[in-house]
Amino acid sequence: MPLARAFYDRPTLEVARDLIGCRLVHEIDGARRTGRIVETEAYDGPKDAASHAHRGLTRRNAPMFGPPGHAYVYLIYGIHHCLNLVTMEQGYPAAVLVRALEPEGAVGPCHGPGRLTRALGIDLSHNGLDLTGPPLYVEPRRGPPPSIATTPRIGVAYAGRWASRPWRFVERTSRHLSVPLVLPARGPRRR
DNA sequence: GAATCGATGGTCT
DNA sequence: GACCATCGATTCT
Repeated sequence: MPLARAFYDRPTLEVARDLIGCRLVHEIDGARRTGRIVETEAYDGPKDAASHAHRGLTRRNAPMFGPPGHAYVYLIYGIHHCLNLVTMEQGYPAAVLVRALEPEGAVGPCHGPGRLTRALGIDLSHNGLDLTGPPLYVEPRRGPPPSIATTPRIGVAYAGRWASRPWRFVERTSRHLSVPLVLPARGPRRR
């Protein structure tokens, strides 16, 4: 059962954290392509210099300003699509970028925002879609809460002090992250 | 293994 | 005309 709009109508950092361990589902051609979300990033509000919304409302970023529980999909570097899930009330621009999944079934590699959209078959035609039902939605996590680590966001060095905010959330134990977690050195390396 | 680099197109100034 | 919330191949050590 898809997560309801109320899930997305909350502070962006909470949504980004709570999405870890949930299942992203895309129903396409009668099939289900799914993966467990293991990495997200929060882009929160007009003041966040790393956010597409930082320079105000444009045609591209309009979904970020819309109601929660919708998709914001954009094309990056002319090649890759990135999927965001819009959070917070209408008028407040915010979204969570889905950066990596643990692929399920026959789904291809999902360790990166461009890879996961390709694996699930998500493109610009999904921009603005309502996420509270098929074809694109998120299922709640089952089982125990995952152990989560935070890091600065990837690829936003231009954003000054906003770049260092720990707004990237990853499942600590996942081997499907876009960028591996670097843990503090602790004794000799094994294997 | 690390570093570098080209691809490729929509969006905004 | 410049700029990317990236990826994969290639070229180094």
